[in-house]
Amino acid sequence: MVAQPGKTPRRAPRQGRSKATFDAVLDAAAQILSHEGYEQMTTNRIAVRAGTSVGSLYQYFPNKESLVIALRDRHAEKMIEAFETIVASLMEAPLANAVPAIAQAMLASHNIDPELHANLNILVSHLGGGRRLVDKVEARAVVVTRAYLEARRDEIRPANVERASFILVHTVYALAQQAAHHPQYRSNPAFVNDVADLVLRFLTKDPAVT
Amino acid sequence: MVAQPGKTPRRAPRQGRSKATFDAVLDAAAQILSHEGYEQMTTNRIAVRAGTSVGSLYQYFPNKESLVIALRDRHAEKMIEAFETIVASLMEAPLANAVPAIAQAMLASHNIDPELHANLNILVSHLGGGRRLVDKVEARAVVVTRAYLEARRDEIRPANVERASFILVHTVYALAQQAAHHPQYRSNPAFVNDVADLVLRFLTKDPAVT
Amino acid sequence: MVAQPGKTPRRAPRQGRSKATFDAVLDAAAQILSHEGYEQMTTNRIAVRAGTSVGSLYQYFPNKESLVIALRDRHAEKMIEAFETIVASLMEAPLANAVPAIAQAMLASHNIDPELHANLNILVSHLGGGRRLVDKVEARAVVVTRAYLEARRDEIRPANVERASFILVHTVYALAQQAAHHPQYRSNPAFVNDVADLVLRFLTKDPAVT
Amino acid sequence: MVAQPGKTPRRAPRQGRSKATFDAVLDAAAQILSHEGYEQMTTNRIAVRAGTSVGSLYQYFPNKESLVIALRDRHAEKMIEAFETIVASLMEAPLANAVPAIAQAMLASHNIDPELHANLNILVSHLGGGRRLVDKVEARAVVVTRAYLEARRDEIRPANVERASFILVHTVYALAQQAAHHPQYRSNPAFVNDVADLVLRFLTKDPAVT
DNA sequence: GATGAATGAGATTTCATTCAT
DNA sequence: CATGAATGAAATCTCATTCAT
Repeated sequence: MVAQPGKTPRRAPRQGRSKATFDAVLDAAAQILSHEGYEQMTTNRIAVRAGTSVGSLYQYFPNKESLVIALRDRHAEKMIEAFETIVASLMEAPLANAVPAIAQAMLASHNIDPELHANLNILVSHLGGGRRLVDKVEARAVVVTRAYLEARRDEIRPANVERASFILVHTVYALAQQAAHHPQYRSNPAFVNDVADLVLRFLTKDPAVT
Repeated sequence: MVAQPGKTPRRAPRQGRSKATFDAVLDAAAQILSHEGYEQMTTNRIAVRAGTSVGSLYQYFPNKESLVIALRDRHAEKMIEAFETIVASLMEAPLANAVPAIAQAMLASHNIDPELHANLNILVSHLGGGRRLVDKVEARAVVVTRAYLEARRDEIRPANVERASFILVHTVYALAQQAAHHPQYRSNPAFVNDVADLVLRFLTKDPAVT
Repeated sequence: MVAQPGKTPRRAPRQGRSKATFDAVLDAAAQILSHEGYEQMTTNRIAVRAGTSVGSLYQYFPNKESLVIALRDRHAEKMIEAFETIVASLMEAPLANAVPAIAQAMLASHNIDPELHANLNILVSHLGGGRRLVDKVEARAVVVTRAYLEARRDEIRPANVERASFILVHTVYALAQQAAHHPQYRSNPAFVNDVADLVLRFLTKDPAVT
Repeated sequence: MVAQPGKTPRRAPRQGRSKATFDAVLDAAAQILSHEGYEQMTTNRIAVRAGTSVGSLYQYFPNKESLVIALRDRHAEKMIEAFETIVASLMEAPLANAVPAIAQAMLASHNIDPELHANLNILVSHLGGGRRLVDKVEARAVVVTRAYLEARRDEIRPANVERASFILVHTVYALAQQAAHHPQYRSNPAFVNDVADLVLRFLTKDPAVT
């Protein structure tokens, strides 16, 4: 695996001080990006916040863009992992139990760092080879969801499972993000309930629920 | 409503040449922002693209930020107007007809300039007084939707109309935006159908649909 | 008298509206220069303050420099005129009466617009052909003073009348300017007295004064 | 003494390279200001003249204004130091010896860089918190002078020592500045003599001089 | 390696001046 | 003549990136 010059981290340091600095830089960047916006995210400020120097920053990232991409990838990885773990654990559960649990999980995952999430979303569209954060996270979520629905194909109403997965993932995702911005819905059980209803009623053949 | 100095356009150009320049600048900015991203949107390039000079640009906008805000407002106005017109015309229609029509309208409205929309969305969160584009457009959409649902309160299932409106608006909005980015769903009648289904099944008491 | 292009007013308008605008521009410039400093004195602001348009301003002054020079000249003219009138009226008076009266007059003349005076002083040194305001006003004052002292050559102590004039004029001038900036000495009779003393004791052979 | 943000140098450079750059910038600014005037003193030219880059300049000075203020302060410090050294060395000397020496010193100190001095004088009046160079240097000189005169209170004529100090300092200061601009008086012993006479005759009870 | 001073291209913004209306 | 929109050169300032220490 040869590092393509320019877009990827110079190296992915695995151990000790190197790893610590690498992460510190990424953390600092995440913090500034989410709390103060992209305009404020200068390499010098990142270094200071990370407790290092610009020079060291450039030891790990060949340029600013690569840093943003690394940030996106780390964030995406976190979210994907969380989502896949939940879904895996619910693979055998029936729809009526699995759906609210997944919805809940996705809502929770957005409370972590919604601002960072939002900022990363756009930023990378014109930076990192056109692939946005949503693309990465949601594409993966669609795959996982689709697998789950395929396994239940005859329990569910929609004929086109792929399209249904796409719709549901993006719906829940968007609502999670919005909820994160609206205090009255953040961590509101009734809201989670409604979201689960929305999904279940779309999926089930005979929605005599609630 | 007092104009905060520094954030609003310098003057409201009323006649001929002025108005033309003002609009040309906004158009140029929109164009560059959506096709080339924020990093490329420099005041000089905007002026050149608009067929004017930087000086003229600064005659109408005290700084770059105010320009971005004006862009957001103009775009929001357009979308809101479109949405409200549709809903108004459907105020008397029954759910089963109104919902698909509205969904269709929202999807259509996003095909106009999805990149501009996406870029504006983030940009303004750390710039213009913290109000994002979504906030403006969707808040208005929620109000309109809620009014419509209130009028049909006993036809619909959800008890909390406010929350239902919030959920539906953001769902359709998000799906519209995503569809704009996915060729296979953009202008796809089956997709529109599914979205309408999603909404209708959530709203209706006895979904004897399909 | 052909106008040299570039440094002199386009024309010295003698009558009616022209003269009024010309003066309004100069007044506005003086006002801004003395209250807000040179950096703030832009041609546009001058025009607005004067109640005209930049276009009209450029009808009377070929460029900004010529405006500053006109300002200096008008101010110098005013001061010189005041000074010469006083001295002329005291030509026959004895030293002990004339000196305090002149000192008083010079002090008074500086209370008119000390900030404008101070600002003009430097400004023009690199602008208007190197001649500063001081040069103009004080050079003239030296001439007048010298004439007065020559007429009393045998009443006074200093042998070199030219040098004495130079010293006295600049001394009184400087003290006037300083007094304008120090509330405790502005319009303070004891201060005027001391200044008169300073001059008289320098001039008189047998200073049995006070 | 809290550093007001925006008006003070960014950092106090202590070692080697930093200090050298810092000084080089100030020297370059002084040079341009005195020889070519404020209009020519652009940050880029300063940097070039200093043999650095604009970037470095802005590493030490947050903006142009702070640079001008630093310039004023350094210049004022130099003059004050020179003046106080002279006066201290003459503290015990009798009036008739001290006064000419001091006058001579002040005249000399103005020959160093009269243009810089003159330009700084005005410039800072509207820039650096309203305190002009004169204010700083002369205020200090008045204090020192007053202390000297207080010690000789019964040798001297004027009752109000404070006012006398004010008058004398400003007189000599102004004459020094003027002399710097008039070749025929610059470094002219007769001129120095006259200035000393002026001061002595004002101070002494029985001026049986010359 | 780590550091942070130095670099300079380039971004934002101002303002004297012109000229179509 | 008056107006003020338009112009664009030039000024101030920022920040990604390099490199001597």
